[in-house]
Amino acid sequence: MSGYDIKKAIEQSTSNFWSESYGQIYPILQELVRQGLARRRAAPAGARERQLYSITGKGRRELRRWLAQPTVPGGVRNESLLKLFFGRESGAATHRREAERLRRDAVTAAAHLGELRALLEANASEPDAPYWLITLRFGELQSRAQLQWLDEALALFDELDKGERQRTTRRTRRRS
Amino acid sequence: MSGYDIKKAIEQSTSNFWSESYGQIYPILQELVRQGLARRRAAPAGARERQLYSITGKGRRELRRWLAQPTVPGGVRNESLLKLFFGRESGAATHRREAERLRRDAVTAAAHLGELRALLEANASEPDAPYWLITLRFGELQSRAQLQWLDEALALFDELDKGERQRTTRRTRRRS
DNA sequence: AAGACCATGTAACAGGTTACATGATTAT
DNA sequence: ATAATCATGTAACCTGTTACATGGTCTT
Repeated sequence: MSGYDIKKAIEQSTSNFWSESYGQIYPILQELVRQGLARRRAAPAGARERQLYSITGKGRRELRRWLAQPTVPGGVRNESLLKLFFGRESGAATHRREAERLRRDAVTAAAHLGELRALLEANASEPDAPYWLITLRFGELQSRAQLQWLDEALALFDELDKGERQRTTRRTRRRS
Repeated sequence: MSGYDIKKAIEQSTSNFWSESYGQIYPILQELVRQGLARRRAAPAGARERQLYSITGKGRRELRRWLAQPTVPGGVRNESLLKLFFGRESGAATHRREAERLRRDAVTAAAHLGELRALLEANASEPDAPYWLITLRFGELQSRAQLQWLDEALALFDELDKGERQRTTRRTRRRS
């Protein structure tokens, strides 16, 4: 594939657990060629400049070696949750709006997973299919958990907002 | 708090969605002081060198400003899933062992969330409690989804491994 | 006395994003 | 024509981890 194709393929099939930028892809492809892990050839026909890369035997051995290594869990970071942790500094209404936005995004993401499932099930005979499906399944379960949490969070913010409004109203009434 | 305390507090209360290393914490605290967002004083009594930091008015304003800004979602990266995506290159038995390891970690993490819930519920009167609880709730739902997925994955790997073994046996029988 | 933990910090490095630069081709 | 998309690449920058260095204190 070309660097461009790789980016598109990642976005299409693994977007729920992996992403890469061009700034990573192009230099890395060159490095892989330099190390003899990939080879590069110019696209045969066509007018546009296209550099097609393919894996070498050495590259595949290195891939297998890497795949066999257990993953060391890296640090987690969820900025939305960190902001919520200090949530009392803002108002509940602000959190509600933000949660609504996140919910819309989550619904869009869930729809994308649905499309991907249809696509994978149409190609169920593909020998890689079971592995692709189990990574997709992770996305589905995570997506479901995310949506449930957002609903609970929305309910909480409504509750908190009501409390805040009451306090404000009472204070106003007392003042007037 | 001191840099050391901050690290401990993060590990204890927000480990399911945030982490920091000393290499971040100490330089950033100095930078915050330089910008007038925090102030630093040496620990009053005691023999050990302790530098205590507290937020300034300016710092709190900056915190509020940051909290009000909507989060821009960064690129997702789950190395375990990426390895699974190319899972056919390895054997199903390898994935099974790895999944078992992940499951043990997930159970440990779930237990930690349970402790944290008990701690938070004991301090339910704390005005920040609702916000802390909703971030914890995220961890719980995510943890549950993770465990369910691992169970499904384990079942799949058993199935795939059975298939692989049968093919090997048949081939061996034919050869002998 | 040894080992664990408290406590602060720095330097080197790795990993990654964003913005920029360039130009061809295709669709409206 | 013009906008979108195809296609490749670089440079500057930011963020973050790991490993190292140092020394005090507490527990066994």
